[in-house]
Amino acid sequence: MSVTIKDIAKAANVSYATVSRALSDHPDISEETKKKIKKLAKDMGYTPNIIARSLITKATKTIGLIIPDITNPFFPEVAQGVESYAYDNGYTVLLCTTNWQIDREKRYLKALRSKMVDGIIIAPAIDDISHIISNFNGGDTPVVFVTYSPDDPDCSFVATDDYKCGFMATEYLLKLGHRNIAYIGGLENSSSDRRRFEGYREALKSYGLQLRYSPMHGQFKQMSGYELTKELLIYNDIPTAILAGNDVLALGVIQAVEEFGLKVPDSVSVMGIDDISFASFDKISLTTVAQPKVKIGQLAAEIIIQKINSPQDKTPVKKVLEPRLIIRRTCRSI
Amino acid sequence: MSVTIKDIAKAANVSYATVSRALSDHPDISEETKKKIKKLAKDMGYTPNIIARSLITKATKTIGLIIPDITNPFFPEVAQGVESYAYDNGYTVLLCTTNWQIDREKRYLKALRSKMVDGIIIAPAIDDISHIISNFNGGDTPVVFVTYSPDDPDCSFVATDDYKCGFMATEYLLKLGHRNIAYIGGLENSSSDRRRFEGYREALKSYGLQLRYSPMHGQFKQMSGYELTKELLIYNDIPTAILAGNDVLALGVIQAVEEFGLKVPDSVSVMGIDDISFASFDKISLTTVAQPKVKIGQLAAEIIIQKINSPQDKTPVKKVLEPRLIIRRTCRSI
DNA sequence: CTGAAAGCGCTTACAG
DNA sequence: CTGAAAGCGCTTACAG
Repeated sequence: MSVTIKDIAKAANVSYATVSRALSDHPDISEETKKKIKKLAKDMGYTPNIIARSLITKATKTIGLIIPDITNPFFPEVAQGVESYAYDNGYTVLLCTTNWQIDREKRYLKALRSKMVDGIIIAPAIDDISHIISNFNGGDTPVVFVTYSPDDPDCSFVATDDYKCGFMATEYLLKLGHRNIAYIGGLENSSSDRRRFEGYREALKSYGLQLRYSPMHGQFKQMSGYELTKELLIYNDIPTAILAGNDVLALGVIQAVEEFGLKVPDSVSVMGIDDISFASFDKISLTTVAQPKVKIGQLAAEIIIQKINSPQDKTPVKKVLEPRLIIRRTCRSI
Repeated sequence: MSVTIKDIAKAANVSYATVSRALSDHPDISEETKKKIKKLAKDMGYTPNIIARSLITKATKTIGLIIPDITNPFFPEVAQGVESYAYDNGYTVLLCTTNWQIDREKRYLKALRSKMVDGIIIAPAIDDISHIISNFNGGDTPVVFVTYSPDDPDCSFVATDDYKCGFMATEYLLKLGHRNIAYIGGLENSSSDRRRFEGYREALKSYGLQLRYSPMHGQFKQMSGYELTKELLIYNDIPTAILAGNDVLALGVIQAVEEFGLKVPDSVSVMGIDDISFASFDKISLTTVAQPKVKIGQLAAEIIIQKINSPQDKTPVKKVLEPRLIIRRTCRSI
């Protein structure tokens, strides 16, 4: 068995309350005994049992982070932002992946609650977040949403302005002279996707244009972008430009367009949203709208820690970040 | 505060030992009271405090997974393999990222130990793993290495045959007629990299060839592959083929080669190792040697759970998986 | 089948 | 500055 506080107490010939105080740098303790005990602890290879401590202090110095898809490079970058800020502030982060499944999300939420994390950062799988809110009703455990802006005014979140992402991308395409612009979306019940689509529609409208293509939805996966685009190209007029709901989707769009015998950007311009690292790879050079991924994560971590430290303050903090247009080589003017 | 076993006991008018038994499906309890208590627990919104339970049972149903880089798509895929198998078997996985830093690795190791995970799966940042072994000396907590085969015969691990990866890749290049093949490596003190390099060297030798280029090392990052290749091209004869230590590196190699004014594969063939999902993207079509990424994760999870369940059995289990050559379009015969 | 009691490893008022 | 004692939420022999 591993060495406990009692073992040290015995070795040091003091009460184990004293050991506890020495180890946690309690003020009421003589420098001398403190030093002696610390040395002993080190020599005996003592590691505090955080679990036992948590039972009393109700703090675990742990943050739960739930993301839907570890396979889309977007989320790992957000996770890195969370992790680095949390780490620097003495927190450990528990990363859970739901694979876009609501039941997995529920189970992880429950597991995290059981493990008494101090706070939760979550990028929800779907639009409906009632199960998240109810899971933390009363709200002892603070939660902040990322990559998602809840309708509920009491929720804290940090997200990029999705509407603007869609608007900005479409506007760029319009300025390039495109008028037949299709939208290939991700999950149908994703609020991000819906807002991006709204931005797309409004941008068209501002140019006096109607929706020419009915919205297409699937998953936020390359394969889905590929299949949807195939379908689009077969059953419709060929658009001069396609806006994808995110970069991973855009990769699939490009694949499909080229397989169809069309060139990007010569015949069809393709645009993404997110700016995952691979988008900048020369062979791809995807024109896209960038989200400040790492910053989203850092801010979320900052907010959650602040909330953990002042539990009485329930005012929601909301951060809407600005997207940025990144012009590369998958779009051309016509 | 959240509802505890005592609250339920009071409501049900039984001792809280009975509640505990009812909830954990203990055999010695009447169906009737069990049902009543379970209903009550549900109605009152009870979640067991896993922390308190762990203190007694010494089991947390949690597996720690430590990886060096969440940003290289290779590791997320391994993580997915771990996660899905673990999840299906009732375990939660705590994912930690070390960013290739040894001190971060140490801290996470300690944190995980404090949190009393039942087992640890780790892809070590560097070759020297003495701090990992010493951290779990005595070995109450089983650990299995992934993506890495330790020299220590007592360690369990699952890894692809790195030597064969290097050999297979080089052999393919040789068969294509290449004789000037350079190697762009990752971290210098990575055992995977070293073994891949060994395979490369032996393959050359089997064709009666000497090393023409001195080994180059940096990090397992695209940027590193890019910089190393620039250096290679400036100070040496132009090789006809370059083998990269992994796919991410290979992406950087391609970038550098083309920026240098050379075509891939027309002037220089480029080969990777790993087969990350982006390698198959049509614009990239990277020829590479595939590792069974998800399977590595699944096997590791299977092994660790098995070890958790039979703590007396200390025999190490070692799995060496076979790589597979994936021919795409970045290599040509000359 | 059920209850009273001890205890997991720790922290923290309460005395002195 | 230090110790004795209670308690965090749970499980598990031990009785009955």
